[in-house]
Amino acid sequence: MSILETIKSRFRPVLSELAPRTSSALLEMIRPAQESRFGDFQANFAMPLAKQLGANVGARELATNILNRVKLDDFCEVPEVAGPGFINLRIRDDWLIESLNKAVADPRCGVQATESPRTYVVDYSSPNVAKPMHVGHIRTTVIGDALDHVLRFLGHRVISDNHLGDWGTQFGMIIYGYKHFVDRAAYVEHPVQELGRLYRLVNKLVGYFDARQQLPELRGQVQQREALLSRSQALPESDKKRSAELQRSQRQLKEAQDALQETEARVRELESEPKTAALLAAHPRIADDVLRETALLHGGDAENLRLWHEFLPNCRDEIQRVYRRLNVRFDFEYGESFYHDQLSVVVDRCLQSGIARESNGAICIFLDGFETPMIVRKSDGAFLYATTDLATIEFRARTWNPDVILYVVDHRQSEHFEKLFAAARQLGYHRIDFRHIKFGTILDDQGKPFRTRSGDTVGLEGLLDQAVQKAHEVICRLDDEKRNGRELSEEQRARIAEIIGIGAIKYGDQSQNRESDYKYSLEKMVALDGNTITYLQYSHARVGGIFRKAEVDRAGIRTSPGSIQFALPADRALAMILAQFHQALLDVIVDYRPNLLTTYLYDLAKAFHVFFENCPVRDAETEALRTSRLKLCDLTARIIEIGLSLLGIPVVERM
RNA sequence: GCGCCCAUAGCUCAGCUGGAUAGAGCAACGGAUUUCUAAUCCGUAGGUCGCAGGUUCGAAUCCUGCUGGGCGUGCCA
Repeated sequence: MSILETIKSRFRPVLSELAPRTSSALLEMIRPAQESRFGDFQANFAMPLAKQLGANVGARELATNILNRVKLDDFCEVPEVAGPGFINLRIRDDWLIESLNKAVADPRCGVQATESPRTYVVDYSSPNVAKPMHVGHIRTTVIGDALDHVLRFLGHRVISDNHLGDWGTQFGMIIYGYKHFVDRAAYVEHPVQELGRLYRLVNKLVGYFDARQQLPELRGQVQQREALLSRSQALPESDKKRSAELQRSQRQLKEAQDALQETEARVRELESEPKTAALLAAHPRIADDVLRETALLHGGDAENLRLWHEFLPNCRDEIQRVYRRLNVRFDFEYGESFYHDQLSVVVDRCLQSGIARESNGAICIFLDGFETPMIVRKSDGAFLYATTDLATIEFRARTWNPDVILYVVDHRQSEHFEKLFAAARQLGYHRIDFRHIKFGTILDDQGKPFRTRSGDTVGLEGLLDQAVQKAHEVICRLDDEKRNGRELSEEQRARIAEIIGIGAIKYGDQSQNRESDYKYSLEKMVALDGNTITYLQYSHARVGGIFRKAEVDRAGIRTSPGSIQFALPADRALAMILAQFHQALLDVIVDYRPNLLTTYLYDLAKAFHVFFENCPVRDAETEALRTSRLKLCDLTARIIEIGLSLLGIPVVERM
């Protein structure tokens, strides 16, 4: 049990007796101390509880009373009541030492598996297999993978399921492209590249017609905003809001003009390329034809189905290549196509149970609190992703009987998931705890969604390459600057750069609060200081250096006799953090926030560096102290290693 | 129009269901090195937590209004 859980378990009986209804909330008010002068932990429940119990109960008095009834002296120093009624707790050194001795000897560093495992389905990544993966897939993949690992490590049953987009319009595009533009030789030689080329080509042509169709609307918007601007200008000078209105109208007009210009430029650019222009002239109805190919595929057309079966394995291989590089694995990859024959069944079930009805030709589920319905069948008879999502819930419930389903998806889909979960509950899935694990957008340094200069999304692999290259530069520079000359071979440098580069992207992402947007900065992610992967890796590698210099076997030290001991404050400070690894992982899964793990690891690395400065290990004053410090070092490195592995990042032994 | 989210140091961000004097990192300035890898550590400076009210022993956190921004909004995913 974590230290915090131990403390809570002691207070629980007394608090449940005093306040049966609110005791669990009150227990949550026991937490690590905010400042070291307040001890190791603080309990803040006395003030609210005093208020709850009545006007004439003093919080300090109440705190003292409670302390008299709670047994803590086997692992805490005598508690203090401070200020208006804070209870300050300091863990006894002998108890802390004992729990660390156990952690040192434990392959899991003191983290026990839960006694009440739950079954989680984690739905994340979910790319369209016909398109190259892009920057938008980073967060879902990295966060989902980390949650998967943390839950598993804590002893829960986890099923990771990659809900691949393998049945949508993108395949209509590839099929259309294949039928009209395929280069046979290239296809035979490198099918994946050729299919990718076909996808991009058709997407470009369709994009042209989309853009041209948008032009009238964009022009209308500019006119509308010009009108708004002149209306603001017409406001009397005395109006307080005039300048604000004016500014806003001007900005909005500029935005509309920019959007129009961009689109016009794109249209002109495509028209000016002779080859493209010829294709555009030859395929004027390509947008509709692509949809028709898709509809044929869904309708069971033999030829399109055959092509789909031929293309799909290639597309999936391509995606798997990226996952291998990212070191991400799924238990299952039931894509959209897997649910194809269930969609009409789901719609029928919605109709029969009365939660859905026909409206304007579409089958809709109207839900309380929502203005617009969730549409499960379009008026043309086609199904939507809401339909697939319901079919997926039905399948997962039947197959795995999960307690929780996590959807690691962009926050912009919040409303969709609120509706989906509400509909699922109406269909009878009350028992499942559905959670939308939402995350923010990755922005460029201007604060705009991260895109290439030409407005396309940024490819994921290119981003990885860039990070690896940047990491390589940093590794080489630092190795060259070493006092005794370079230590790493070219192969080592390349291998380390791959781990640090990809680790930088993963760690950089997960050190952000998942709900907020963040600015992508490669410089910051591979920086050497601050809360970065390099700082963590360096801390880990330094432990290796200590053991090498001291000529001690790391595995051997774990089982060697001798206890942890605290000679200096830095010994104890490091030990205190080491003892809280379990709690850090528990905190992560309360609200599914990996950044709580990165914060913990960063705190650990900082405490280790303070320890490193102040506490000689190899030349410790006594043999016993040397052993103690070696054990603390080893445990530090192992917790960093496990912690990073839970974030999907391997460690390097030297750098 | 309606709905959801956001606003914290010059910059990038934490701040865990209300708790003690709001924290990191970067950038700035000042120190520490015959090293267990200085890729580090110590220190200084920097804030009206968007604005105005309210709730209470206590508010960055909860409520209301306002300002500024993002996103979503019936047949895309």
